[in-house]
Amino acid sequence: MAHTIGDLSRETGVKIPTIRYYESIGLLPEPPRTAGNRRVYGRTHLDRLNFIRQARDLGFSIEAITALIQLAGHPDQPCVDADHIAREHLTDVQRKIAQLQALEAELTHLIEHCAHGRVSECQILTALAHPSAAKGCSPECENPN
Amino acid sequence: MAHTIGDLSRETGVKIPTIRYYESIGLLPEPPRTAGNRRVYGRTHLDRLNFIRQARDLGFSIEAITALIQLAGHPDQPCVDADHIAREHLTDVQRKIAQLQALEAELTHLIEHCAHGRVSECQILTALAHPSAAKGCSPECENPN
DNA sequence: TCTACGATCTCTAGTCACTAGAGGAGCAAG
DNA sequence: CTTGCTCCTCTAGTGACTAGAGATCGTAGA
Repeated sequence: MAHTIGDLSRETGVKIPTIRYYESIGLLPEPPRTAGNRRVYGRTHLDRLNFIRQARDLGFSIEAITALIQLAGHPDQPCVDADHIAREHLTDVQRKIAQLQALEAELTHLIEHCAHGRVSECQILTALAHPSAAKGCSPECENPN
Repeated sequence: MAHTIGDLSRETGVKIPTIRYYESIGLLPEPPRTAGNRRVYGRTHLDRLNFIRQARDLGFSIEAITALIQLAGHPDQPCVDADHIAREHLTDVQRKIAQLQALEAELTHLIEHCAHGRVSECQILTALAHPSAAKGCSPECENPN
């Protein structure tokens, strides 16, 4: 029933310093201590930490998790807010995906045009030096010679 | 020909504190100063900063950019290294995309199962509380009643 | 020439979510 | 009693900036 911080760490996969960090920012409640000043955790701490871990794995910010925990503490209220938080996060994730995909396309383009010659002719470096060249191809691009 | 830090900022779109920051970490060379201690930039600074900005926009780390600048300073050497840096970055980007897409799927799943009832029945919160439930559907999931 | 105002200067500290390390103390087994 | 592991607190570091304080510079108008 009672866990040391090491137990909690093993059971949740959250590192010990991280557990202490969560406590320091108020995300995990302060547990009681032994006579020797060691933290003693119970079932509620374990559950809470699993919740946090799960949400972090899904990329929720600490701020969002704080809000979700608040919500979970009021079981009688409607869960619109939880839905809202999750949707906002999803939108964020989708925006990041779109950005990264654009980036992927540009990088691929850059790499494909590297002729593996000398630095002075390197398309990667020249594209970086001249912003306009990187975004799209000029007419000569498809047929550079 | 000579630019103030403000000019440089406007021309490159890099904020003034960021320019000073780049100087402080050695990414942008220290410019000469006026009698009144103001920085005076020339063409080379402008080019360098444009290069940095472009590379940052493409998500290259400062470390990678430092390496790319090093390379650009040796025009006679083969550009294999530049190619390598770009490819590594591309791999990074692709891995991030894959991670985010997995995350997107999970979030979508979570949100779709929110019945908009009360917090106590909220699938989003219960999924977060019980890690196993979030990853995939148990048999009852498709037909919960 | 004086003055007002914007631009710039340095320096420190804050952001996010941890991570690393120092230096010390508790605790169980041999 | 000692060894070795776990745990304690505290500070500082990560990346790439960003924000703010308080001082100084430079210039345009009165």
